[in-house]
Amino acid sequence: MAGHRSERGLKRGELARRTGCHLETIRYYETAGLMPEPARTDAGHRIYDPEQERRLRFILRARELGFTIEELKGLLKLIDGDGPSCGDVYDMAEAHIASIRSKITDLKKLEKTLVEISTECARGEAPDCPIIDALYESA
Amino acid sequence: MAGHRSERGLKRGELARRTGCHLETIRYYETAGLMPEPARTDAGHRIYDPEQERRLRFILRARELGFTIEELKGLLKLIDGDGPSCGDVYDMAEAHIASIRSKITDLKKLEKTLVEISTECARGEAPDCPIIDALYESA
DNA sequence: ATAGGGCCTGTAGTTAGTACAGGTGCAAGA
DNA sequence: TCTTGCACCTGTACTAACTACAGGCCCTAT
Repeated sequence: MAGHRSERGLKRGELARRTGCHLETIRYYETAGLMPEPARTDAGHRIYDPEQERRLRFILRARELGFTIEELKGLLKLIDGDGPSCGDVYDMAEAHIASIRSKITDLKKLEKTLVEISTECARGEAPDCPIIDALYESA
Repeated sequence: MAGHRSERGLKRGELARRTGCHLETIRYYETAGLMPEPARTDAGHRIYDPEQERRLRFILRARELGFTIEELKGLLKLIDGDGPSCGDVYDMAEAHIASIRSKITDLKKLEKTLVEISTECARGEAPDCPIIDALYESA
């Protein structure tokens, strides 16, 4: 009769399905120190409570917004009560915005260049391809 | 008297400096099959001729434009005379432009979100940080 | 003669996961 | 009751595109 005293909570696969993340990603976040070690059933299966699901969603959202695992450790320390202030979080967000803007700028330049060289391409069988030629010219 | 019959060409370090790429990257491109095995001095040092420098610049430029190593293999096959036609190169470039455009779109959304949440941040010492709060809400 | 630097090799580390092999337990169908 | 199949467990290897490092060799300058 021991072993199933109403083990409430989600197993790893259920949590993965609910949050839309890959099964193994959850275990990865655990070893990376972002997710706490969860409770286990008698069989050793991980059991997650709603607070842990909330935390995982937070992590996934921050990753979506481009924060690195290392940055997330900082954010989570703040959440967990010790560590940096809100000002530090703000600074991280600002730095992040700056790097996103520079990525956008670079990608736009890149797009322009690619469009220029590809419109010159006659889409033919010519042995000298204008795209190839363009790539030979330095940026 | 053997060993220095005017070994013309660049050594690996010189080529790296001239092209602005990392020393080890050149060796990496060699093992990856993008750069040919270069000539060697009697001491076994790699010696690059201008054609090889040209090829390296081509590779670096294409990488800058976001082509993957695998895509580069296709481009280089074309250059080397066998393989796909100019039309294939055009298709690769077009696919590339599409993926760049979608990256730009995503980054813009992301920037907007981050700006929104960070402007709400009072940059204070408040225990509940609006950025953290915003991250807890799903996208 | 020796100290420094550049080069050589093979291998391991990086980021953020994903995939896989081999094993255990649980629950339902035949 | 058996058994089949799935979900889960673990550790490890793989991905992209490099970068870094350890341990040696050789060349040049002092």
